[in-house]
Amino acid sequence: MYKSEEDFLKDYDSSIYEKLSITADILLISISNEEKTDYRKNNQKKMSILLVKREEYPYKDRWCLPGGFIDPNNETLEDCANRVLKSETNLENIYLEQLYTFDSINRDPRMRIISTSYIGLIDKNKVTNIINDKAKWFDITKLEEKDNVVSIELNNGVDNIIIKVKKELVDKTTSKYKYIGLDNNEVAFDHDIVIVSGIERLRNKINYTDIVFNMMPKYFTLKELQQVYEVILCKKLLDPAFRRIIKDKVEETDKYETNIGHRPSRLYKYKYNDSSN
Amino acid sequence: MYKSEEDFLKDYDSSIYEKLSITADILLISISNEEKTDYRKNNQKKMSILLVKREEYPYKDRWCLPGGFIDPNNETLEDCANRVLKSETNLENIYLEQLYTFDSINRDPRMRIISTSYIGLIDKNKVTNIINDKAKWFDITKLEEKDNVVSIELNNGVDNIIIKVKKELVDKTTSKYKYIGLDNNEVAFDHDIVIVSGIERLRNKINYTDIVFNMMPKYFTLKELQQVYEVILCKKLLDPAFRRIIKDKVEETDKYETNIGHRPSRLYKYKYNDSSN
DNA sequence: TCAAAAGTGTTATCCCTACACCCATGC
DNA sequence: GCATGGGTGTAGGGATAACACTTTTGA
Repeated sequence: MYKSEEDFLKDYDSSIYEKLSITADILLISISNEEKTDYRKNNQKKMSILLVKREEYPYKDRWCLPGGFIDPNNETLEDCANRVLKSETNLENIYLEQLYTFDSINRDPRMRIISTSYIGLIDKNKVTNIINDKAKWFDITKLEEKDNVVSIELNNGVDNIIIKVKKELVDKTTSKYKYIGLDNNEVAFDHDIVIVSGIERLRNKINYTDIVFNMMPKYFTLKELQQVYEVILCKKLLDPAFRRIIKDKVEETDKYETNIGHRPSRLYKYKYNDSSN
Repeated sequence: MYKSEEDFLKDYDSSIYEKLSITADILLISISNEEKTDYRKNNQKKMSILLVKREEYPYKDRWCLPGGFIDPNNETLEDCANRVLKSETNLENIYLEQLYTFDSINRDPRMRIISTSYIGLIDKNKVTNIINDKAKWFDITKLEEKDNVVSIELNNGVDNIIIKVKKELVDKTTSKYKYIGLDNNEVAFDHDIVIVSGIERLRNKINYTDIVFNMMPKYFTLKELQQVYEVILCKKLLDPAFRRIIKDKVEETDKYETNIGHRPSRLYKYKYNDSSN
């Protein structure tokens, strides 16, 4: 079974092996504001992800993550992800982080395709135009885990998608899970698994990094920031505790909210921002 | 620049594109015991990694991580990593965790090769025979970070290798670094970077998981366990604090150390062990 | 008896949780 | 005035760090 590099390359050249290609797929996440229902109340936040409707075989008409084949001659996987995002959103310099390389053997009937997935985070206000009219933002309207099954409900205003992924413990020492898609008829490939594991990564990383600021506008209130944490973590946080934790990461400005039915909130900005943003 | 899937696949079939292949490379880490110098003292621990001397072009005679090309017809990347480990160490069921997919364009002159790297952890006592006589365990004799340059010194009893990798901050929010190999003349490909980032992952993960028990024998003393933490984290820990943290993860046995020049230590085992191990 | 390490107890400190309270705004 | 949320202070409890101390062994 074990063969030398030389043997492998000879066989590979003479096409004993199936063709192999690699795609970069991006789970692009942002925060949406729900419209206000009461002049007094704050608006609610939702997490949103960008999905594209497939136009080609296989999985025609299903929704999938934006992604594309790598050009092996000229680009890295991250270049490829950036190229795809630029073509979908017309934006550059989006925060990207490699998530995982998914490689199940039968994920695509055309050829062996391995997919390196990325998480992309963005402030939705910056997305002025989605170039590709097949791409839509889906709000996450439900997100829960029960009996090791993660259920996610997605809605783009027209379509409603339900994703169910089972988590099977494969290693006790690190709580590593294998993800298994259940009843998935609406999302292409294994992208249901990419979505679930990507959201889990974000929920985890928000606790020990400043990653959340990649989804925030330049100026924001502490309450808004807290709401973003709350919607990502799916739990309420106590105001004073949140403020204590966050206060080293943000900087006061002299700006305030206006036109709201309660005491206006001071605007803050991320302390370690670049000149841009 | 952006092209449809259909166009890409047509071009790819008719070989406009360079060939592409994927390897799985494994950073196999274990703990070594140094010989005793004093009948009273405990023996010291070292971290060790397995390297293989290359016999073929490119990078002939340099050391590299065990790894191999994926067979696109029949195996996943993790299957491939397991196959390679079996062929090097004759062991199965080694703890494996995907580290990162490295894909710089010029890492191999033969063709475009993308490498998905894995961390493997193992109790060295279980490795009775290394099958491949080109593979050797290297102890990490120095490991330090100064001015964002990580220096690692490796020694296999005969050869001494020095790795230097510079960390360049690319994202402030998550402290994400780009790793750049410096003066690397002894390690093949970009494996210096894989080694450094893998060790950093382990050092990180040891703090919030039980990952360390994959490197421990079935029975061990708390002091041994503490030494393993200390050598991985490169810092001394206080005994009472360590015991408090670890006590929920281990189970007392009635066994004790014997033949040592001080009070014998009780042997413990990992609480959540499988029947095997 | 001694050196080395095993193993335990105690205190002072820090941090977080939870709650209470006051402030400012638009209608 | 009132509903809503902004924003701050504080007491109580739990975890941790640092240190001191006792126990046990082989030579």
